[in-house]
Amino acid sequence: MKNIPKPTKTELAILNIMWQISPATVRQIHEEIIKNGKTSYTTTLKMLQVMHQKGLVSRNSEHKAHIYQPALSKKETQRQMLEDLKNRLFGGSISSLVLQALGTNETTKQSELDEIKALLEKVEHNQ
Amino acid sequence: MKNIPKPTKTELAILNIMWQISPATVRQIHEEIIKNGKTSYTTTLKMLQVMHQKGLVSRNSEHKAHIYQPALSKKETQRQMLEDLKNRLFGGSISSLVLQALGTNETTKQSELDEIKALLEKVEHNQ
DNA sequence: TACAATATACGAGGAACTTCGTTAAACACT
DNA sequence: AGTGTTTAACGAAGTTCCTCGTATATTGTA
Repeated sequence: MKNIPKPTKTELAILNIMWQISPATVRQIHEEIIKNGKTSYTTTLKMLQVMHQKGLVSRNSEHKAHIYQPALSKKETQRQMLEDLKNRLFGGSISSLVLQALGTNETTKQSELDEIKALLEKVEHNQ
Repeated sequence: MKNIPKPTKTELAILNIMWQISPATVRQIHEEIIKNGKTSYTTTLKMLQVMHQKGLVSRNSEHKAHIYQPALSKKETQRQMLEDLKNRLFGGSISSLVLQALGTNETTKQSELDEIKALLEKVEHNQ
């Protein structure tokens, strides 16, 4: 069982693309990347090689062009990074984090508010 | 108006201590740091010098031992880092972040749940 | 005044991160 | 087969981050 490290800033940007279009080749991922900013193809390639080395992505090398995929789902990554931020900046308190998040509020869709309220109810009844 | 960068992992650990005991000298901060792990005094000193350079902390150099203080409150830093995470991993959606945070739930105090609900109501009526 | 203690400043070194150029292999087409 | 294209692999260089040792200044005190 290997320990997958937290993705860096650049790695996270790549993962965000991969969650949309993977499984994908380096070429396909790179095409997405260069839509917002210049980067060499070999830079993207190297990033993916390093990420594979770290266990952040898996790959299929059967064909000439390897096929890459994130090792963790977006949801799982969100969970881990939220957990990390909670521990490092919110004294381990999820509610403190949520309060701060809701306080920093721009308009939120009513449907989303309802979703949050529903989840709150559920949480409330489960304890 | 200077741009204060996001604190790194180690810088954040130091800020967490400073939000508790500042204004404080390097010595005082260092005493707290070594309660969980060895570090040289000069390492702590250097970190604070760099953080001062970056604008993360301010200092009063009137006395021999400088007095340091965080430039931003904990609340403001929480706001900024939550904003950052929201943009980099939640597609800019606060509600998506909150839903994920509440889903990853360990027990939350009823009083905190009430607080969250109250804030939700307030948000709801303000739009 | 001289010595010890305590502080700052500074730079070097190593690790992690990111970028890119070069090389070599695989493949596609004439 | 020969040429051009696409790909992977690799290493080097630049940057940031973190740690620490050394040098220097200030303070207190015997």
